[in-house]
Amino acid sequence: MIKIQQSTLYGEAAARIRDMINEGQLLPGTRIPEKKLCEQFGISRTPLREALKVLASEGMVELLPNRGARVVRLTRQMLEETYSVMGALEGLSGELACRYISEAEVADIQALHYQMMAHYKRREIRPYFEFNQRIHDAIMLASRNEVLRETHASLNYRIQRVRYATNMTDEYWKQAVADHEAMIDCLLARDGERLGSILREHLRHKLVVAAASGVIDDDRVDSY
Amino acid sequence: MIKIQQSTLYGEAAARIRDMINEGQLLPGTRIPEKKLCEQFGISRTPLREALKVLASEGMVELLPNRGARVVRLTRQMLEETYSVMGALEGLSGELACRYISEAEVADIQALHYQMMAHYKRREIRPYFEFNQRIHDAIMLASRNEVLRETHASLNYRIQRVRYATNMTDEYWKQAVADHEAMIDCLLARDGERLGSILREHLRHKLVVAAASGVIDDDRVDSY
DNA sequence: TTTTTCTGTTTTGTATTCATAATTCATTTT
DNA sequence: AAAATGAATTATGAATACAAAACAGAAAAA
Repeated sequence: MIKIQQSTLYGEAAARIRDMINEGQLLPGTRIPEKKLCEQFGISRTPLREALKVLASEGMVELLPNRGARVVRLTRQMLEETYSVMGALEGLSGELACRYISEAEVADIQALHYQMMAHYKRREIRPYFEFNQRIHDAIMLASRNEVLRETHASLNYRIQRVRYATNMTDEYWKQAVADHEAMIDCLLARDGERLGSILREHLRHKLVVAAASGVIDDDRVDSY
Repeated sequence: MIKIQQSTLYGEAAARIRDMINEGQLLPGTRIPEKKLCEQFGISRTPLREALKVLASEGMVELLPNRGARVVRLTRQMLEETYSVMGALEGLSGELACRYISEAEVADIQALHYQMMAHYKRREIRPYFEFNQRIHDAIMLASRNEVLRETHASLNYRIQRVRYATNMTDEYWKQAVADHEAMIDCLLARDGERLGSILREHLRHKLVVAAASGVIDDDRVDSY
C-alpha cells in the first residue's frame, strides 16, 4: 500500500511550527507572529491560521480570542498530567502488543535494541534517541490500535521539546537502558502485563528527569 | 471561577457540526457541504473551514484533499479501538480519583447515583443517561488531571452518536446499574485499583451493546 | 513623577475573490 | 446499451480585502 502524501499548505505549516516549537525557535508563552511566519513560509494567512487551529487542538498552542496564538507553557503540573496519561496509553500498548506481535516484529525490535545499545556504549545521544523512539513506535504499531497510536502521538507532540532539552545523567541513562532490556524480555515471553507496567515505570523515570530540565516554567507568572 | 465564554465563530460552528453529526443530521460517509452549512449558520467559509480542521483533529470528520470533508464512519474496528483506549483512560481516572477525591465529592456522586437509580426504576432513559454521564464526569474531575479529562472528552466526542443510537436491553441496563453500585463502593473504600478495573469492564460492556446498535457501518464499502 | 487619555498603527477575525481541481451530464463512440 | 469523452458547472484551496479589536506611544492631567 502506497501512502498518499497529501501535502496541504496548512498541514505543512503545522508541521513546521511544531518543529520550531520543539527546537526552541518559538518560545513558550510568546506570541506567534502570523505575518512573520506567513512571509517565512511563503504562504498567506488563511492556511497558517488553519494550522494554528490544528496545533491548538493538539495542545501545542493556545488561542486567545482577538489576541492571537501563543506557545503553551509546559508547567510541571501539566507535564506530570501528560506523563500520567501517556503512561496509561503506553501500558495498554504493551499489553496489546504482546497479544498481537509477530515473531518478525519482535526480531525487528531486538535489532533496533542492539543498534540503540551500540550508540549507548559510544554515548551518541542523538542516534540513541532516534532508535529509542523507533522501538517505542514499533511497540505502538504492534498493538494494532490506530486510535491508541494517534492519541499517544498527539500527547507526545506536546512534550517533545522536553526531550530535546533533557540532559541525560549517566544514572538515568543506565536505568533507561535497563528498562529497555526488560522490555525485550517481556516481548519475547509475551508477558503483556509486565511489559505494560515496565512501560509505565519507564515513563515515570522520564518525568523525573524532564522535570529537572530547564524547559519547565511554572514560576514565571508573566502578565498576559 | 467564572468560565469565560469565548464565543468564536469557528468554535460555535464546530460545536454545531458535532451536534449535527451526533443527532444524525449529517450522516457517516457523506460529504459535508460547506456552502450549505455556511448559509445555515450565517457565516462565511473561512470560520467554517477552520471548524472542520478542528473536528478533523478530533477524529469526527476526515479531510480529503481537494474533495472536502466527510463524516467519519464508525467501523467496528475503530469502535473497539476507541473503547480500548477510553478504558485505559477511565481506568486511570478511577485510580487517581480514589487518591484525590474529597468526602464532599463522594457524597455528590452518591447523590447523583440515587437520582440515576430513580430514573432507572422508572425506565426514563434520557434522564438516566444524563445522570450517568454526570457521574463519569465527576470521577474524571476528581482525578485532578486536566490532560486526562480533555483526552477522554475528545475520544468521547467521536462515539457519542453510538450512545444516541444504543437501545438498552434490560439485561445490559441491569449490568450497568450493578457496575455503578460497585463503583460507589470503591469510591467509599478509596479502592482505586478496583474502581479502575470496574470502569474498564464497564466500558467493555458498553462496547458489546454499541456494536449491536445500528450505527456501525463496516460492510458498506461505498466507493469514495 | 505617575496616571490617564487620545490617536495612529498593528494585528486579528471574517468576508470576499480568484485559480484550480473535481464533478456532473450531455454527447459521442464502441 | 454501455463505456468513454469533453465541456459546463460546482466545490475546494488559497490569497486578498476589509472591519473591528488590541496595542503602542505621545500628549495631557493629576
